[in-house]
Amino acid sequence: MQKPILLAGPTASGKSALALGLAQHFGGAVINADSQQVFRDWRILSARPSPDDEARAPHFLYGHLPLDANYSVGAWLRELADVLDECGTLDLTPIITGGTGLYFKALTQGLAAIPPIPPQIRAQGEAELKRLGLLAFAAELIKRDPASTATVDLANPARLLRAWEVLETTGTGLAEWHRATAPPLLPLDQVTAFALTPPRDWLQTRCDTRFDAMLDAGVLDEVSQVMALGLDPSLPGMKAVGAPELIAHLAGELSLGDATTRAKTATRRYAKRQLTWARNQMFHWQVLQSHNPAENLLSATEKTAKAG
RNA sequence: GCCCAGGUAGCUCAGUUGGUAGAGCAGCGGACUGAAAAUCCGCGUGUCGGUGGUUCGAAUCCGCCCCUGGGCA
Repeated sequence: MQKPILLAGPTASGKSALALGLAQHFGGAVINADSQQVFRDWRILSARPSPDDEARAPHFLYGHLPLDANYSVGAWLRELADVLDECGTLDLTPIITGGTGLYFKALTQGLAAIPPIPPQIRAQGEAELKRLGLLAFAAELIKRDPASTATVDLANPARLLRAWEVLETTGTGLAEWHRATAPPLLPLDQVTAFALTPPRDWLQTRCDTRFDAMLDAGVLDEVSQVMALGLDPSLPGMKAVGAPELIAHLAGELSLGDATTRAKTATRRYAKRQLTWARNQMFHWQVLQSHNPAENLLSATEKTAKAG
């Protein structure tokens, strides 16, 4: 077993296939670092590895949660710690792959040990925000917690809400919690980290083709099964790229053509955000710009493994 | 062939009485320590179909030509 391999990249960049190749080559396990692939109900829509792929090497943290699970980076990190222990026991090289930049950041740079926020508090914050409006809500919070609001994007309701609920629940400001962040589970110097940044045109074609393939594979059935669950549309899992569009189509609000166009657009934008993240947050990773990096990746991994 | 209506950003279109053009969508750049496939911020990218003319000045007015719809033949 060698040190863990991290493989990040935008959607449809071919991460999963590469990860599987690495797992087979090194005798490793593929571990999910994607916020949507954890959900049981989204096998097709989230482009999760197929049962066939999963039979070729051990896979962890894929499709193990219901859509209404209360999940987060913190929950992922805790689960990951157990998986890494298990890999140690089984002598499997961990190959952590996915598209969620925040997960990798928390893994390699640490996450503040903020306790879970009770759902009532969160709901209360949302109600307050709605009642006061963004400006007044922000003004209130600035008075109560100037240190945190100084670093928070005041135009971003999600961030304001987070700062508010942490203060409300713990009595300590978000900035204070961040200052006290413990060392990361896997600092960058203890892993081999790759960021795939394929050419935009190539990636967009791949995204479009993959969405068409999802339709052929029966995403509409998958989506209608989820619709039958009657879940709250604001749940994270209900906002998976393509889900709102396909739901709107199945509800008779959009033609399939329009839904497809919109879903493809949403996918492109998601990929763009991921590339922005990689460019600005992962510049210290080994960046692979090729759209066919399999061989480079293997040789680079072996080289790094020997050096390390 | 004739008569209408159009030709302005990648797309759909707006542009008062002439003062070298602006919206939406798309796109691009960016932020981001517990909902992150989320959430939020910033940016107009243009031989105004072509060509002559009138004018200090034309996307706007005039002539001719080209293209696209529709109508009449």
